[in-house]
Amino acid sequence: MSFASDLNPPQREAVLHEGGPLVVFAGAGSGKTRVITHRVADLATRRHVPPWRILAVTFTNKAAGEMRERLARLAPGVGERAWIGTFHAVCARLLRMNAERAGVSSSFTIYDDQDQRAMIKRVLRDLRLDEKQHRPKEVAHFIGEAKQRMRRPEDLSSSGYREATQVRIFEEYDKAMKRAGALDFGDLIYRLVLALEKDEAFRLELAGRFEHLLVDEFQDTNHAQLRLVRALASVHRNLCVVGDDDQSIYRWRGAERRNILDFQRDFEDAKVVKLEQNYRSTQRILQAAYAVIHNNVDREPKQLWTENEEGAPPVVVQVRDEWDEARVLLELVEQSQQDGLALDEIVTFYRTHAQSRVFEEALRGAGVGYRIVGGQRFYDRAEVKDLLAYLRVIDNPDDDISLLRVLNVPARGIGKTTEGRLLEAAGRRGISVREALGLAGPEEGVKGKARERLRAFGKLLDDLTRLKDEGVGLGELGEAALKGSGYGLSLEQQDSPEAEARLENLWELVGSMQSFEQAARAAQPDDEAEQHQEQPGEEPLAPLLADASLSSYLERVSLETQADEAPEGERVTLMTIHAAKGLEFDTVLVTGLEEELFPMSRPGFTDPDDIEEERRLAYVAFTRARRRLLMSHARERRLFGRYRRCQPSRFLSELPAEDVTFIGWRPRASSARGVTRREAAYDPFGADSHASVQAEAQVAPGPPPGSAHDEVWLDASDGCDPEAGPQPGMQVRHKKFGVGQVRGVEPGSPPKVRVRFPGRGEKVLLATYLEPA
DNA sequence: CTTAGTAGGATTGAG
DNA sequence: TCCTACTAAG
Repeated sequence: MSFASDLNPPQREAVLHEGGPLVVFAGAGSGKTRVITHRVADLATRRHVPPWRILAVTFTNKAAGEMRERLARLAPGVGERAWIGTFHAVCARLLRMNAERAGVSSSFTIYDDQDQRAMIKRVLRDLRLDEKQHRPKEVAHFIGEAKQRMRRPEDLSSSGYREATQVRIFEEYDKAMKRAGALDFGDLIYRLVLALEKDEAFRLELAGRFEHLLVDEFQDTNHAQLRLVRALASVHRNLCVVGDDDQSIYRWRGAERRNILDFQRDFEDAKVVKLEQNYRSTQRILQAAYAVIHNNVDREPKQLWTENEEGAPPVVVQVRDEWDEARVLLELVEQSQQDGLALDEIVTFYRTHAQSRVFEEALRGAGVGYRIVGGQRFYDRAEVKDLLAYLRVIDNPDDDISLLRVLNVPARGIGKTTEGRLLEAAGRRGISVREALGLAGPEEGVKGKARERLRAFGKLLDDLTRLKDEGVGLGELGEAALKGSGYGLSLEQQDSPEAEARLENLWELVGSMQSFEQAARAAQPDDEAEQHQEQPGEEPLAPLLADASLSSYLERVSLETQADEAPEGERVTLMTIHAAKGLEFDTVLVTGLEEELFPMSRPGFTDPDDIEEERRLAYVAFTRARRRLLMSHARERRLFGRYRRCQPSRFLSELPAEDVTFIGWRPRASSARGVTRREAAYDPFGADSHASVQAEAQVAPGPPPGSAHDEVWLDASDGCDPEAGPQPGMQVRHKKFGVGQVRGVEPGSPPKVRVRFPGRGEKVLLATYLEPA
């Protein structure tokens, strides 16, 4: 069986690549997921690699789920057995399996950012440090960054009071986490890498198990993740990484674009494959996207091309303010409905969440359905976290942070004072808070009613724990926690719409526990069907699928973000651009293209690296569009309560002016391109700022005035090799026709090329190579 | 212990 | 302007 038949040549090359390091630069819409899934399918079937020896790592649960789903269709049985999961899920599982060697508790609880902050505050209090001086937020950042960079406390310089104190907090925090049997997200990777790098035998054993390693979105990996990948691939060296440096938009979160750019330096014999054919967008959309991203200096040279139709020119609209901008969306919706386009094919992107409100209000006012992706996440809601905290304490009695969270939720008369005394009792005896519930006595000042209440709370937890040990179903356990804790009753009694909504959320959570249990039971692969031979004496790794236990459920919940709600029905989508990666829509409206907002920058200060990341963000936004791309910018906009004048985004003047429709404004014509063009002047209220100005190709950015009519200009900064000459897909410029794409090449000197110019069809011209000025 | 009142802050956000 | 997080009064 072959999985390579319906692939294009570079895709096939990546899928069939035999072994050794491989880096695939996969442009937007070039069939990246396809390559990974086909490669896994090919490994498991044609090359008979046992699925459990294949490790495929992604960043989001959604991506992992999609991969498994697509695999199910390609090669049944493989997806369930292969190790497919997020970095965090894979590490969590490996840590639990090897808890002793990694020096962590095998029943650790995973703390999210909020829990982590609570723990830091507690440490701060223990160390008698002032929260104003050492802000928990900053400390969390310090610790997180250290772990991302694989720096232990002892590796950090502690010159100066501030740093020395931070390191000290870091140490104490880690100790406190250990006592609580808890790991934060950073720990999941950091602890495993520490163990792998320290314990040679452990590394050889684990790396020996994974014959093939695949990593998706490699441009988003941080340093710790790179070290992990290096360690896990160190035995077989069959490492395939896939990504796109142009779509790296998480630098602020630790993503190191260099990981993919320097892959060949890291792995000297690495093979490089570039997927440049785009199957998603029209030519004009790709052209616009390229014109912008091309201004980035530091990127792997590549250019998307497509066999899709030329399409309509992208549209740029200037509006008065954000309300006017919302009107653009309404008009777009109205027009699309007339054209019979489904509402869920329209998306509005913005740079910050704050921009969504106006769109929401406008859509609600017009009676148009919408959904917002991102924003408040289900598992982040206070009531959901409360109920989960109960379950976590049941699962892990050492989890003090979760216990303290619900100590007085619902209110049961245990206040600050009692809590303080309880903590002291636990600290003095060196026991967990849970244990201290029953033991705290008069010596800590806990007596009378307070003592009663603590004991009663302890009994509640014990009862729930017993229930769990008796093996009742997850749904039943959730219900018992909801009712037994009195939380349900307390919400009912509040009798407010908010409380009602909260109660509803909690029942939804209980429902999710039930369905998790059912799904987990159904998903366990039956070992009867095991079709692969295993090496004698070696256990196959258990599949990375959850069982129906409470621990599994909690782990899944901790590692899951917004339940990717199905796009139910006819609704316009609103989201930040960051949330848009990997998605596609027929029609895309990118809003707020104004200096300081997008690109986001502080007034008067622009870090070139920041601007390049913003430009990648614009690139991601544009390449989401299949057929129609619209952009808007406002002349003024309310920010933090006051109206401010806005300058059009520099990205707008980087667009190919001859192939864009400008309404209400057009960027000042600029003969420069590339680096110089980036600095081109902005003309917010240009000479021709009347409505509906159809763009004319006044000045095509292009070759110097001297070039002839039958010549096109190849761009060296595209990264094309002068020796190699023109290649199909490459972008060229013509004095009069503007930017076009090479469709065919006829060798010669100079070579002749067939070039497609949007709106002007194909021409055969001479290819001239010019050094960039 | 709850509730109201206010000071401060404000990109982007996976797991 | 709006939201979160903490403080002071009920």
